[in-house]
Amino acid sequence: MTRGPAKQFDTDVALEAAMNVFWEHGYEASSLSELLKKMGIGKKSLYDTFGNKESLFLKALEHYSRTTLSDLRSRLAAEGSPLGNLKQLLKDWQTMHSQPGSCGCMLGTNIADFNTNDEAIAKVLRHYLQQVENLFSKTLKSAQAQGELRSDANPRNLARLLLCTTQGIALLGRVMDEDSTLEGAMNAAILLLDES
Amino acid sequence: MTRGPAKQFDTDVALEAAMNVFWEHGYEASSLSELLKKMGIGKKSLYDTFGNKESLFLKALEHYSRTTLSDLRSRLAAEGSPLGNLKQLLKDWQTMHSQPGSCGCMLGTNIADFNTNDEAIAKVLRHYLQQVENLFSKTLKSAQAQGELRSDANPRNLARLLLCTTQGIALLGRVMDEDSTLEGAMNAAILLLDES
DNA sequence: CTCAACTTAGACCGATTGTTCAAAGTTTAA
DNA sequence: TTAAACTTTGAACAATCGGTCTAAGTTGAG
Repeated sequence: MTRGPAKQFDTDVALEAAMNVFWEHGYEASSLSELLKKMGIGKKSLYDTFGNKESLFLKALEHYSRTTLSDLRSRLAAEGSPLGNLKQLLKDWQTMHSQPGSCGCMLGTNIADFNTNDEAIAKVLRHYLQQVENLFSKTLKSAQAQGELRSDANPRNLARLLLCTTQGIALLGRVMDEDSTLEGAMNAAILLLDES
Repeated sequence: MTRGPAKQFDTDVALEAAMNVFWEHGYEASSLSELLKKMGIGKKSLYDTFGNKESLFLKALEHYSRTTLSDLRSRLAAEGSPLGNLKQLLKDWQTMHSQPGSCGCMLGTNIADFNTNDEAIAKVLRHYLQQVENLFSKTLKSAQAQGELRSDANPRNLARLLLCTTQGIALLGRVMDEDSTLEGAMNAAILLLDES
């Protein structure tokens, strides 16, 4: 089949390393030299394997979206109370992004570097956000069906509120030094769910 | 006093132009050449007047923070119902960031490009966010004092929730194409205030 | 008028950007 | 063994980056 020697690096491992660089610094501020160092490969290998910087970023973004959504999905689908699962997820999200050195959500980190004109990337960003909204909404609907949520609550809009709030929390976690802001915000959000 | 000829440009106008560039693209993606073009001045003038790129950014950020906070302050202090003022502000915020070409909040656009280590900039970012939280909190406390909010509501945490939510909305406004997400999120937030 | 103090435009700087390419090395099918 | 197919390294590319500096121009105080 294939003739030459096998690649000396694992494509997935390299992609994950690239993802972390983009996650931390954003697209523009991520230089080729740092990417190469963290990925542990040579220039030619990068261009042969991933195309160029932008398509590498696109692949890294898709990887992030895929793994994060799959994680969210399994956590929200866990047995037990849907509302309880969701509340636990929100708490963990806040704790995670309150830690020093937190890089926020890779989406938020990179939205600024791409205007809506770059369709390929905007598409991935929109798809990810829509999926998160849908997951939240579905979970809230289940909760409502089980009587954990008032019948006059609006699961779709609550999901949208949670989406914006979690993105805001992830963003602010990059710069705030004390937890109280994020913790208070999340407590208010959870209280809202309890009262809805 | 001063000997030579006066500057041929207005410092404040140039700073505002620089602010808009940083607002749109973020720090790293804003090149000197674009800054100079939009500011309408020469290189030497920029370096003589503003120092270098980073200190220009710092000045632009402070300018943004100053004007935005002053605007928020006056809108929330308007006569009439405190809760009504706040709700109107939130509605306008959502409408504004739903428009195509919206650049979000200048804070959110630039948080990614600076790690917390850059103390001078992190300080401005934190101060701005704290002030917004305080403004929200103060308004909610007034509303509570006037009976517009339940006595068992927590104004400080509600303010924190609103802070994160508004930042999330501004961020998502850069990439979402249909208003429904942001509109729904804001409706849920306003409903929350009505029920608190 | 004179000259010091200021401004401006733009040439120039080394460093770094993302990207390409030539050369050499390695592996495996034939 | 041979040669094709693949890899890797790293030199080299033009372009652009942020930043400096010289030279010319302009102004106003003395």
